[in-house]
Amino acid sequence: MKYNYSDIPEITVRRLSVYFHILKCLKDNNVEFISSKQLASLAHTNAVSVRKDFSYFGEFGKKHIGYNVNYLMKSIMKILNISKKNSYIIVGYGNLGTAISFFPGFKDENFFLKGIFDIKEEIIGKEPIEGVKVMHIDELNDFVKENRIKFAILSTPMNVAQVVSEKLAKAGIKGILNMTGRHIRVPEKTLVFDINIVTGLEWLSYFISKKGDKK
Amino acid sequence: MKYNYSDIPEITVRRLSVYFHILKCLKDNNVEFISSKQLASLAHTNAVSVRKDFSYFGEFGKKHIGYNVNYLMKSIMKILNISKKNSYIIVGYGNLGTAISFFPGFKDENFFLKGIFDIKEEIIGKEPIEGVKVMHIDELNDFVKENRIKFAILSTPMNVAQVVSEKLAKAGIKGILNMTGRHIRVPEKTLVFDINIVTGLEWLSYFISKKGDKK
DNA sequence: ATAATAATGTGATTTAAATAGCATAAGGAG
DNA sequence: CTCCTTATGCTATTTAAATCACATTATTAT
Repeated sequence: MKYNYSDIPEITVRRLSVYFHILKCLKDNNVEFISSKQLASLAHTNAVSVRKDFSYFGEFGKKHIGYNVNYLMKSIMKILNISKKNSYIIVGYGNLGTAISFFPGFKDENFFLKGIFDIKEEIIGKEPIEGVKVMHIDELNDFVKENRIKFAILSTPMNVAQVVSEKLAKAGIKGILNMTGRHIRVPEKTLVFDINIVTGLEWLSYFISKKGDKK
Repeated sequence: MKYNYSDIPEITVRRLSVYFHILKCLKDNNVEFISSKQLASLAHTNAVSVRKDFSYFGEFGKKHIGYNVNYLMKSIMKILNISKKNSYIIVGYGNLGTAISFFPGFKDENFFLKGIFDIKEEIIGKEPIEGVKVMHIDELNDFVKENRIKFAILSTPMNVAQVVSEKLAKAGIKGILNMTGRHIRVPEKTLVFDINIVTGLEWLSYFISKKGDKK
């Protein structure tokens, strides 16, 4: 069946990402085929949901067999628009920025780090990753425009999160992955995805306290 | 109205966390009162949704006035069960573990770091944070049991994520915040919250590519 | 060759979440 | 003091998501 973009639930897109990371793991373990049932069990959902999620985008499975891991991964990459190379920058190169710059997993998904920005004079000009230099934030605007950078990972201290995100929006960044833990406001044209580490513990805390309560 | 735990949507709990972090920011800016409408606008949702979310847990607002920021924060902390001190450990002390150990924001929410675990001999015994030592992973089981640690943040390399998470579950950890980017399987009694940094870029990539498509 | 089995994909149905609409209350204006 | 405005919280309705039920098909067993 043919769906419009707007028919596709956002939660389906989020789940695609979960499936994808599970598939990566399966591929590393040389698994060739997987059924919706097995995938559902790994993703803590159910088989129908898995099949429905894929069905928004096409038919990727074979009856009686299930899904070819490799083909399904490629299909998800197309859907998420990560089958071609994408460039990103890291803004704020403290502990968190450093950790992200060395995090494996970006490259397999065609995200390539193109620049690092900070204001600490002692690190500017260094090249912590081969081919990627630390630049002063004043150079951000020109760099983003010249290199047509779409994505920025924001890992500055909280107190400057807002001003820096405004600079990013102004420079033409399309999507900000906000790791600062501080809520930021940017013009609507700039998308923001928030990752707040503390939120994880809050969520665990709630559900652990509620376990055992009557269902 | 009175609700059962099971009547409360999980997404409401997630949003509580979002509201809470916005409220923290408002408090820093000395805002005393906020309406559901204003809060909704900051949280990218709508006023009815905000009020409904709170209504599952009680009545926190005043008609014509809105919500007292301080009181609402305290109420959310009670709901999330973070109004009393909680202990957590970090397992895997590379770049990411280090970044997390210095991340501000845990303490305000009563999460206190009690121990760090790794296997690299050269860092074991060190005390990167005052009062918090790096221990060998072989000491994890006893430490968790003796100190009744509920939460662990997993920041090891991907290839050991599975074995280490099994150790955590066995030691009696109630909730794992999995930052490894690798999917882990643990017994049902142990809760897992996954934070995968790459997922953020995938999500942004999808929605940026779909912008402009017919709605 | 035929039957049994295991899987996908999808229209129909059910359930859950979001939204609308309204009663109510607090405060301020006249 | 009464009316108007603003905002909460709750019930009713609508919309969206999850699940059910089944037709279909590929593979294996007899």
